[in-house]
Amino acid sequence: MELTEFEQAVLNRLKETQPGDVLTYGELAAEAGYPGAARAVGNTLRNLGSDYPWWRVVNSQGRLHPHGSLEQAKRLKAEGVLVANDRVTFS
DNA sequence: TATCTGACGATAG
DNA sequence: CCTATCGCCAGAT
Repeated sequence: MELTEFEQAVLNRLKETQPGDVLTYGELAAEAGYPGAARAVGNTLRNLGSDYPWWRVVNSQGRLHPHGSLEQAKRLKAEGVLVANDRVTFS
């Protein structure tokens, strides 16, 4: 399975995330070189599966995604990120 | 080439 | 705080 340029760009940026980091889909898209492609980023993360730190990506409001929010909250907390009621608490 | 899809975002009600 | 819409983008059919 070959990754498209877009997917590689997203992946490349995602790999640089550190434990405790939290970025939004929009930011990831922009930092990957595809501003405005937040939605496409979400699709990409889903397609990539769970082989990458997808849990460090949340929506613009710090809300966890409507699928594995429990799993995501669990992983975030494990990295020291404050999470309350499916929401990341920014300091 | 035409449409549909969705781990998004911003706005309006 | 919630749902409804519209605009956006890349991928899949």
